[in-house]
Amino acid sequence: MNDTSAPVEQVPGAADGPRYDFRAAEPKWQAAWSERACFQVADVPTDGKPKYYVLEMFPYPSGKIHMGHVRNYTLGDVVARYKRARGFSVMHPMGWDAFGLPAENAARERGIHPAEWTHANIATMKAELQRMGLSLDWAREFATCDPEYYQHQQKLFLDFLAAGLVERKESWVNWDPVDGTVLANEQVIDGKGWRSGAPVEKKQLSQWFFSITKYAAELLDVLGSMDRWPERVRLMQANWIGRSEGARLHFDLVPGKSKGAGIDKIEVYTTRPDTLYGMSFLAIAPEHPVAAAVAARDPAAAKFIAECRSMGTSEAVIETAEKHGYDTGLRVKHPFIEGATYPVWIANFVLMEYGTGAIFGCPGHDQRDLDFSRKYGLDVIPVVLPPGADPATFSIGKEAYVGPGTAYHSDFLNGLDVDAAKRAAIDALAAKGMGQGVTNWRLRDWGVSRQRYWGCPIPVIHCDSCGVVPVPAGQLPVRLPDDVTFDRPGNPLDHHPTWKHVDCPRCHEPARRETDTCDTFVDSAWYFARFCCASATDEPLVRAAVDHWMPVDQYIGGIEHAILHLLYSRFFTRAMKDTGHIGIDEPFAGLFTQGMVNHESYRAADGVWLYPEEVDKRPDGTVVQKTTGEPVIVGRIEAMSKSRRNTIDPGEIIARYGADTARWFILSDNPPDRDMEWTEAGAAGAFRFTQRVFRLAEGIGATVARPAEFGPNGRTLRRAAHKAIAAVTEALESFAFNVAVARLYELANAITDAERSGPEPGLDWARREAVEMLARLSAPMMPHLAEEVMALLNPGAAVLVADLPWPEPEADLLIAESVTIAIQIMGKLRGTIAMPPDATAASVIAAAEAEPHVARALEGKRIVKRVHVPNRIVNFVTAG
RNA sequence: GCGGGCGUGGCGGAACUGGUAGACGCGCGGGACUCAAAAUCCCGUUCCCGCAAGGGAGUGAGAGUUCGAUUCUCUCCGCCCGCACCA
Repeated sequence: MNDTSAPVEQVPGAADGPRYDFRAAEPKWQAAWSERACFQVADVPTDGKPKYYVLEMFPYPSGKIHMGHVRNYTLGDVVARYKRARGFSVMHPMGWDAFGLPAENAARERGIHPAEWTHANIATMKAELQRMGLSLDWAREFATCDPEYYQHQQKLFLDFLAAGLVERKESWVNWDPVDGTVLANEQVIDGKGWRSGAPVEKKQLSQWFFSITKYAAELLDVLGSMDRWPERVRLMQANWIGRSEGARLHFDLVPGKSKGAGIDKIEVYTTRPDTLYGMSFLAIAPEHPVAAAVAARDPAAAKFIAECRSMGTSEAVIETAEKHGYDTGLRVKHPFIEGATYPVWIANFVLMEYGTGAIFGCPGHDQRDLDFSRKYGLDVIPVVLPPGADPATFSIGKEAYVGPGTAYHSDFLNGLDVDAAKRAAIDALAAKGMGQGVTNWRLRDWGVSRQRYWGCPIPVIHCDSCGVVPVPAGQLPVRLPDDVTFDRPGNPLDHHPTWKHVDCPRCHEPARRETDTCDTFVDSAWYFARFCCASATDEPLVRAAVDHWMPVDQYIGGIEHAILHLLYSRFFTRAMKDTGHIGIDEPFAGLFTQGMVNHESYRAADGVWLYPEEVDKRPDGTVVQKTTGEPVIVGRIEAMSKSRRNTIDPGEIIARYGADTARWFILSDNPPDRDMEWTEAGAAGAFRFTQRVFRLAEGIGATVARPAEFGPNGRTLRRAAHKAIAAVTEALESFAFNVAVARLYELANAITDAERSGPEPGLDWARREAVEMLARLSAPMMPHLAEEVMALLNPGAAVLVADLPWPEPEADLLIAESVTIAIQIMGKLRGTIAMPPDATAASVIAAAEAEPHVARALEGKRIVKRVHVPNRIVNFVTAG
């Protein structure tokens, strides 16, 4: 029963009369913009206009564009077109984040070369973006997988290396033994490789790192003044960087115990040096060198450490993991208390990666330490007294006390508040040479080595005699070889018969190329700067161009990049500045994070997911499967995903309704930073509006001379039009695109009202003006329709809306002829009156008291107070 | 647990610096046009009482400040997001 015939194109209104034919109009105007190169700008413009750089996060070429792209690029296009009309020289480029794992997966699964797969996807998606009618400067297009791009990235890498911003160090990685590759944290699912399913091993490898931690303080401090970034993104970055103030101090081991051979002290990091007198143990991470030293002589310790390691790394396991410890038998001396010693435990809750991998345990004032102490019967000594508590009776139960208070049981710290006690403790430690105050960071250096083919080759050579040797500038780019195979696991670059074998540039003996490629986040950490001088061949960046256009004035993309991409880009920009490539340090002056595009999901009775086009929504509200007529279970509204089959293909929407409809609906539905729901009814409503605008324009006659006087309907319409200019402008300035849409609906409604009013001198002129404003104000959102309407109004005129300045409202038309004033009695609305604007308080109050409803309600009451807010309200306060 | 955000009609949402709550759209109900349908247009649409005029309630709940609170303050409830044994 397969229906093989093509589905009939059902477009509302297609059957009837002259209609706006978007299928003809949209390509026509796209060609017109392209022919006139409306959206192209120079690397270093000489037009004297202020610059404005609009950028949306460039797409990964996965195959086709999705609704998230449509939303992202529509938002950016509204800004770009609006700012251009406001007189800015706008740069609005587009490119491709083209390196990445999906291309290699396609190669493995389907035998297609990653380059071929990527370029085919780019071609498809570029055509789709062009059909959206975006005001992009395509002359700046590049793909990060092009050697013309990544050669410059290699140059930047070498410059960073020379500047000490790149290091090679050993690090623990997630290693998939079957695929023979490193996995990112998010590619490890329940401790297994996401593709191979093999248990992931922790392995120490030599990796390349960008020294992002060198900029930790700067990256954090500047966040405070980035007022055009969303607050929550700044908070997320601040948390990620994770500054904490504390102290490093060491504890001397009690000598004589053979287990800790060769080690005489343990260093800890703490944020609570004021609680040192509450110490009852010291704990080290299972990976700590002292733990290893103990394990070497103590099989039980070795067993405990092994157990910790096998506990798994998934977050769920860690979260529920009970605290476990092993008493090493070692003891340490207290820094202040003569003769006091404490046990050294290996504890599973101590992290080797943070601080020094060792802590001192103060159970009275740290919940983890308390849990641990209760389990193993260690002492709990409170040393901070909460305000108002009685030192004789205050004790710790199941909850550690972490609030403010004064130190007690603490010798020289007694009586000091927490902050003063911290300072005093640090001073005392420093005086004894046992420790000092330090700032600690959660942020780690950025490991960029990936054992993959489809990425930017890291331009270094490993030589047995010379060590790591940078590839000489003259030998760049290090190109990826084309002839690679994906028939076995691991990195094809490593398997390649010849590619990695080169002579050392320094000693000319046989050596090996680095076969790791860069994390793809590197590619996107500087593309925004490259757009400014996309065709420069000799150097990564042309300073004059970059310094002109950067920073990006408005960057737009998904919240999912709140930390990694944006933080890496901020780091890279600083590193590029410090290596002399550019003159600025923050890449994105303004950031806007858009919400997701969601859709209902549908399942058949047997639980199989159904595509939206497989279901039929009946007028009675029931939803059935088209082929069977069986009822369908309507699921939650959630993010579009292939597995739930609740995706809407933008290509089909544009083919059916046109790009303007898609853009208009996506803007109108809700505020752009929230998740939206794509609905068929909403899209159809947007389409109806495009037709309505066109019909309004069709009703306008030939140009007439501007009359000297307007009748009442003409004046009303003109006020509506000019109020719309002001309101839409304000809405666009504040990213309230849904409000801008609402104001344009109101203008359309006002035009309809005027059409229905009787003939009146000057009304034709006012209608023409209003329709023109409707077109020009909607142009950032529906650019094709705006051009079509303007062409209809001005036959033969050669001007494009895209080249027109933004309309300015006439000031006197923004003042209402009369204002409605609400009248309240004791704050309750009792009536309204119409008054001339800025009428005197006395006249307004007199009119208010005379209003029949108000007069009746005031009868027999004594007015105690009359509140008058000009042009808004009158409120009578009564007594009795 | 820590940090942040959000609760407004059937739905998405609007509301300037505290001043007529529900703009605008979707949906729904009624009507016009039509042989009929589509399309289009018109009217209505927060809830309750009422034929109506009108009255009452109402922005998650409760309190407070104020002539007046969706807006400011406090307490509570619910939902969402980020981080998390970070010492």
